[in-house]
Amino acid sequence: MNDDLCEVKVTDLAKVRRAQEEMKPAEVVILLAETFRALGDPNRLRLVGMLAAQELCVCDLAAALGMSQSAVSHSLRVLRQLRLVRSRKASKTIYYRLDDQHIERLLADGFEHVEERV
Amino acid sequence: MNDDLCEVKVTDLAKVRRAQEEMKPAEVVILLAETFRALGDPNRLRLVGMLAAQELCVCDLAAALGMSQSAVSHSLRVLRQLRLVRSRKASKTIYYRLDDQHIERLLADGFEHVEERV
DNA sequence: ATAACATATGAACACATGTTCATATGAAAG
DNA sequence: CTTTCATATGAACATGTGTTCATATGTTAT
Repeated sequence: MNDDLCEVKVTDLAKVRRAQEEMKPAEVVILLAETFRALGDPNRLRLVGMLAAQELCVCDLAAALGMSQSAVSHSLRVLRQLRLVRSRKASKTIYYRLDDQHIERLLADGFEHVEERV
Repeated sequence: MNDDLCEVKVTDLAKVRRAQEEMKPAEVVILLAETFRALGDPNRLRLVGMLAAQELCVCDLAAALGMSQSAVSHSLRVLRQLRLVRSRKASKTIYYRLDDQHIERLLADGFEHVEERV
């Protein structure tokens, strides 16, 4: 009968409507999901974790994490495209750092949440 | 020569060492990565987004998001296992809500970061 | 110019992931 | 007890993802 309710029985239609209305626009939700997914890989998370402490170049990141240069570069591209990291070119080497403080807060909040479980 | 540096040339060994030492324990990093990955799916992110506003049962979530009951249930299991959501049983129906305020902050920070890009 | 270095990129492959479909569990109603 | 309802779960399948390998680009040094 009601297509956007997808033929599922509903206990409280008013609540459902309210929930739908409070939802952020699809574009924003998808972008945030992409951002979380980018942080959802252990290696990429270690990358941003290291960059939270100091600026580092690709080869030092690879060395510190025991990853190949290629893998690091691919990972950094994902983070760069989502504006999670910025790069600075100094002749041959390229230094990466976090893009802004939001990322640091996201990280800090996340670790706080996780470290709460002993 | 130095195995845990993985045979990659290093520009500043002291920096690399410092970066390695500041890194959180692997267990914590992996758990946080799993948490971010769980939030990295648009449907699961919409689920937690709705639960941030109010407690909802499975069928209402499915209706509001236009997802199948099965898909919602599978998604909720992932979120439950990572302690992102809690459930409360009321006879037949099961109500879900966010597990704690950390999740709300994570969400808020994330949206703030994303919505900054017009 | 040529070699060495730092990084980026594309293709390919193995592996993870999300949904669907069918079915199971458990609780209320008839 | 049988049916209906709310949710959970397992298998299967298509799609997405991260790494590796090979190679390209651009920069400094010889």
